Amino acid sequence: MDAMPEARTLRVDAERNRRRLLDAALELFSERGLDVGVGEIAARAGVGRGTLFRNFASKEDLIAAIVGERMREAAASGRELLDAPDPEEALFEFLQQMVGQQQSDRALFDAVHDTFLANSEIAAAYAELVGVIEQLVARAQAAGVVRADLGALDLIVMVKGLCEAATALHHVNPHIAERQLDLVRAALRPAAATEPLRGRPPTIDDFKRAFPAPGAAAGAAKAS
Amino acid sequence: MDAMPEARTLRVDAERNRRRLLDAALELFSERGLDVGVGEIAARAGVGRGTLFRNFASKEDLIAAIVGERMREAAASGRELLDAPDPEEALFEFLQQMVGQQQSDRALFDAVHDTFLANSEIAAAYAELVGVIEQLVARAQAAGVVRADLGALDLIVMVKGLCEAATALHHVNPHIAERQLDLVRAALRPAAATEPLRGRPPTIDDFKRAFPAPGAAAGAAKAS
DNA sequence: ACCTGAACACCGTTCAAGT
DNA sequence: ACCTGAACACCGTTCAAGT
Repeated sequence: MDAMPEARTLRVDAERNRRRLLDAALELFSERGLDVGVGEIAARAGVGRGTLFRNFASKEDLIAAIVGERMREAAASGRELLDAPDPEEALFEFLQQMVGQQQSDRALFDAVHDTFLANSEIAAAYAELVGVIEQLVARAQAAGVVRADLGALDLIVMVKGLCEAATALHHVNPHIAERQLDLVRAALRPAAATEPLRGRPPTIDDFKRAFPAPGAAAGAAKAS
Repeated sequence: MDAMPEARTLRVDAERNRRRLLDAALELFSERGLDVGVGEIAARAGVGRGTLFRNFASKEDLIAAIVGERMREAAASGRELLDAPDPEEALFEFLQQMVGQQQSDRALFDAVHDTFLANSEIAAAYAELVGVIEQLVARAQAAGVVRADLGALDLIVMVKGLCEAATALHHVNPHIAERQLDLVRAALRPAAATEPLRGRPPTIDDFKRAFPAPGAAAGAAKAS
């Protein structure tokens, strides 16, 4: 397999523009939230507005591309922790990292559980991340330091929620995320499991059904 | 104190329009989220677009008015539970109610911790609600069923986050909010408090400083 | 092929004219 | 006093014209 085909003539410029747009957008979103205009993003990237829409079908797609990148980075960082000696510390170290990341890119992640899981790029990156967390949880459960009836997605729901609510207060009470993580830790301790959790653990299929990809409707496809 | 002054001539119509706008907006927001247009809201209320802006300075203020109403209702419902015999059940019954309400008005509450606490009407309603929760928590702590180092706002942050994250999955996994509340309960149990929570509990002042009211800037007021 | 910026459509907000 | 809807400003998206 002869790897990458030779670089196409002008494609290198296009690729550089795409990169610049992603970087400019991340900067502006982090500074001032998701409602910065596309014109300003294009300006900071040093390109015209049309170029933004040549690279990304919509502003929402631009955001999805950034979120997807961050998720793949998080999954990579979690995989490294699978080699750490202490399964309990490994799990909570990873959670702490996720919280930290979401605090710095708050506006970006706010939208993830809302609408963006419908985006196929994000959905794939998310499944990868969930897989890593499942392994971290399973390892901690095997070591007997986390209650056995907890699903990885139970934990994700907790932490995702905690991030959104705690981040707003971070700059006036910087230890609030740590407190919340301490409470999560207390919740997961086997000694605290005096009664089983109600219902069943959420699954990745739950998420897929909650955020169906557009155009993937079930039933007979009617010609239109 | 001779109560309400006699009703002004046409004000009764204005008041009715205001009510209709609030009801129409709540309906539409619940059905389709916060990005329904003001034109459509005014149309469902049976008034012109201008009337909406005569009653509310902006779309954001309209949302704030609705959120404020719901918070006052929640506070009233929590006060009733202060008379319930079992302090532990009273606290978690109240949390369950809050989760249920936020699930039906999801879009509305999403914005609360973000920007709307800067609105003075919401801030007042919020302080009232926090006061009730503080009493419910204190009662449960006095009975020894909740760890002593927990602040009321620790709990609010947890539950607020849990709601946002769990609501999206509710229609595919209806027990997910209950599972999350079970985890909260496990986190609060004195037996799970094997180590103290890091940092200090969040305070109402933290919230006020995190969401300063516009125009309430500190320092000398320069004439402009 | 890719880039650009003028033009379009849409939505929150204002305001002159009505009653 | 209050209501209305046309007009304005703003922002995401498209597209004809450039290189």
